[in-house]
Amino acid sequence: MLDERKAAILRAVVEEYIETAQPVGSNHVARSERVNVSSATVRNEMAVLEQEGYLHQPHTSAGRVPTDRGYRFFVDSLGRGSGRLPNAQNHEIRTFFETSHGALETMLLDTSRLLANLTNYASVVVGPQHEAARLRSVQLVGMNAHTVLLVAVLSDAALERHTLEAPFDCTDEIVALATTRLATHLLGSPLADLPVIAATEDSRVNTLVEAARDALAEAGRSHTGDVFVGGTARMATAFDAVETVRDVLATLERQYVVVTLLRDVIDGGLSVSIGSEHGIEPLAACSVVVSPYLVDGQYQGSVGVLGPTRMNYSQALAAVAAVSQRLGRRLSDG
Amino acid sequence: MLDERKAAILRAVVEEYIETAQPVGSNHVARSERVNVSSATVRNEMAVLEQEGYLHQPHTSAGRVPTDRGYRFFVDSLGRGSGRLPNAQNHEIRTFFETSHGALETMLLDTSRLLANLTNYASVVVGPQHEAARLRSVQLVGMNAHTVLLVAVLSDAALERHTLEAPFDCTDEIVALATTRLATHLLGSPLADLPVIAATEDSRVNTLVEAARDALAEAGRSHTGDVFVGGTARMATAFDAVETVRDVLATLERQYVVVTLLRDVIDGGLSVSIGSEHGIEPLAACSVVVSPYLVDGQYQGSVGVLGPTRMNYSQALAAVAAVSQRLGRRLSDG
DNA sequence: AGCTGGCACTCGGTATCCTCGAGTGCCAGC
DNA sequence: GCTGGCACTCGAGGATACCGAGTGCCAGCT
Repeated sequence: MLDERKAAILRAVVEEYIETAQPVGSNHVARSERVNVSSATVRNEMAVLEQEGYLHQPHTSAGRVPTDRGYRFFVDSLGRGSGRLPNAQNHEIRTFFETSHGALETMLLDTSRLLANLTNYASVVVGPQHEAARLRSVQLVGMNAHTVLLVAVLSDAALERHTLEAPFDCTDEIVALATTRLATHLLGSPLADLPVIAATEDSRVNTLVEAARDALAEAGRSHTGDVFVGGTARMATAFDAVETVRDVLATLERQYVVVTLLRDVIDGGLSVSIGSEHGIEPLAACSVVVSPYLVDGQYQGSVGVLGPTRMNYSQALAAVAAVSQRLGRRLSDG
Repeated sequence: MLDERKAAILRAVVEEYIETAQPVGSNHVARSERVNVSSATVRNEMAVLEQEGYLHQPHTSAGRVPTDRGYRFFVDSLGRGSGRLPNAQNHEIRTFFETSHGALETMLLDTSRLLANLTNYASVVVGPQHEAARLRSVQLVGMNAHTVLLVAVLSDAALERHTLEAPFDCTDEIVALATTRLATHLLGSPLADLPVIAATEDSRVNTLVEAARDALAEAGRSHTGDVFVGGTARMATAFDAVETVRDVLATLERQYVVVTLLRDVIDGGLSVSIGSEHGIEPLAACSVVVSPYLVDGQYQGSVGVLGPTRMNYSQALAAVAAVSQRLGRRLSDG
């Protein structure tokens, strides 16, 4: 563990570096408020901090730059309520959620934009899972002789759709019968726990009903939540190497990777993942700040922010926390 | 108009510059196949081409770079069938559309990625409009006392959803009645031409039915097609100025701007818009190659590619044409 | 024992200067 | 009207020098 003075010096370096993006020298630190020792002492301490892996020196006779480990210490030592949002931002969040309405998807996309605006980093919003959601409506629609569209409305206002391929000619009558059976047996049940539907004498109806029920159950099981990414343009100026920018953007387009990343961080009980911690190679220069949101007391999804490792953690934490809380509340009542 | 020799020189400059991104000197052009004059003559011609606005000289003693006008001439002089796709790419497109199935949205998103891979530029796919689509299924679902979800399936397999706010308590019965009325009167009609529904004695049912019909009609009128953007990461390396990258990415996030851009180009009867031609300030360094696709013989949407003005037009044109044609065909049969 | 001021040293960034060569415009001659 | 020749331009790239922020270390002070 670091003694109090080393910790203060490390914090000072991180803060300075976050602000200026320049290697920080002992003089700057010594001049800082919280440290009341000479620059020579700071130098000695910084040498130790470097040996222990908290700082890095780009080359002799340069200042120090925090390593991922240094950022980690910094983030862990941030007090819980440390970051307060400016009133203007708080107000912006509140009015956003008060005035937003319309389709769930639109709102989540707008939420990701809100978050990007607040923090000036790229943002990610993972939509609610469907596992706990109940079936509000289910309908089969014949599109042509062999394909039937399954449309379901869930209690969280999400829409689930699925294309079913039928191995026989689907008449309107069969489709209607199947729809009725599905509705009478499944409505009101959570996707995770759909009752089995007894067979009828018409095997084609049975086939359709089975396929639909399976698709819904599968959706409840595997649906990881839709992803909405916003503010990617801000990544262009966040790094100086264009290759980094390209790699980060390319990774953000692979939505599966993004959901998994957020989920892993949350499952690990963390709210911040720094640089190489998350093990996604092209995002090694990035940190992620995440917060799950609760709908009716249950974990349903997450919102997050993705920026360079030298991002403003306390502001990002505050913004992400505020947005996730408001979002959860907003989704809790219809 | 340019005489044949000037045209040949201009074409040579454009081709060379597209390939190397370096200002092109008279020697390179003189050495080219299609021009059989000395470099001195080429210099004289290039001076004229510059005066007439086809070329630009970054500074004295540098080669020439095409202007937007130069690119325009080049593109216009490309023979129709000039650009042939390599067989591998043709094959890739074919198998993509043969194997893709599932929800329309997923397919369009994947299409945009396909196009980005083929061309190495950012790509845009605008989904079908709903104007001509017929109503296949319509359903109201009560979400809570005052909100009702309207879900409609269209003949192009698209799903239209809308939240209706009811100024009274919605019982399941009212919702069911309204659904039935909507279904019996509207199914099969194109959104652009929905029949008026006579009132019943229950005014609350009437209100709901009216609201739903209006929402559908409005959707048919104003729905411009969903936008799917792919390959944005490739913009990171397409320009050397990071600000340009940032501005382009930011613009690509504003989907409305993108749809409008594509539509304007197509409405102007063009398939390429170069640099400042389209008048969108932050995209002044970009060219757009677009192609509409036809579903059952009707214009329904478009696919396009967005790259730097020095993009490979003939390849982009070929790829966009191939994809739009296949996409249209794929959407024509369910 | 621990901190500090002092000092010699390092080394990347910036500025300056120079050279090189690709490119140009122009002109006289074929 | 085209071409070879020529003088000129000017940015890119390399060498050199300098500056200063920053370091490590040590002797001396508290």
